Amino acid sequence: MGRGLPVVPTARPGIAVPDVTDLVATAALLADRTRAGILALLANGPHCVCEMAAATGERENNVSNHLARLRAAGLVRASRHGADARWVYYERDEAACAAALGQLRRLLA
Amino acid sequence: MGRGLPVVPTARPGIAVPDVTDLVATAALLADRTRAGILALLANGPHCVCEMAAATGERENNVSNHLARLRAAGLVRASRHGADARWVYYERDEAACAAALGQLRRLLA
DNA sequence: GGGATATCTCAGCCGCGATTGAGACACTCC
DNA sequence: GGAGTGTCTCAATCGCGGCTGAGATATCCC
Repeated sequence: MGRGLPVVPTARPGIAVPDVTDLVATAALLADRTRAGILALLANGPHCVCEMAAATGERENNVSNHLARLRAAGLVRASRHGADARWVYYERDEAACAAALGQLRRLLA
Repeated sequence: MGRGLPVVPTARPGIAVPDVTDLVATAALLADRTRAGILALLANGPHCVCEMAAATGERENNVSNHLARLRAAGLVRASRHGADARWVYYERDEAACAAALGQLRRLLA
């Protein structure tokens, strides 16, 4: 019962909010249909831009835009195809994805 | 080696994107500084609106707005204080938070 | 080299969502 | 009942971010 609600709420000063800026940034990356679909696709292995554009039903330049943001965040890596270097293949950085999940887990525990 | 990149990318048809609508919705809830701060505060136990408004530096009606969205998503519960029913205390629904984390884990694996 | 294909970049438009402001509602104390 | 306090609701504004369109870059094939 000592664990119950306080009698006077304002008697509890100095409640600090932890820094959530990086957590919010990673959540914002996932809060988009196209980007989330891209990450889901890349869970099965690497794909090129045109494949993901066809799978998501989005334009290739749009998918490339979202991939640039994911790459800037370090969640995906890009590499050109060996046989035909016109195709750029993307793959997930599993360590970075695990770190992103760790941030979210620290909040939702 | 057989696990490498395909020789012809377009030879891989029928790549489907799983449904990410609910995942995106929960990520959008966390992709806001105020809402993330609220959830972080509630990790330490229940708080009333004015406490969280003071801690986050936001207006009380704004905090109430965000709490309404979190409540609509089922992540938090509201209950009035026993001694002074003017204060509305919010607490996290741990089961719902765990479910939300599960959605994100399913993507970031 | 020239054409074709895959990808990238960037300015501009446009819609969604966060914040604000005013007001209404719920509750307590006198 | 009336004043004061905590919370909620909602219309209006405004800024951020996604989509589009056009052009640039990189690579392959003839």
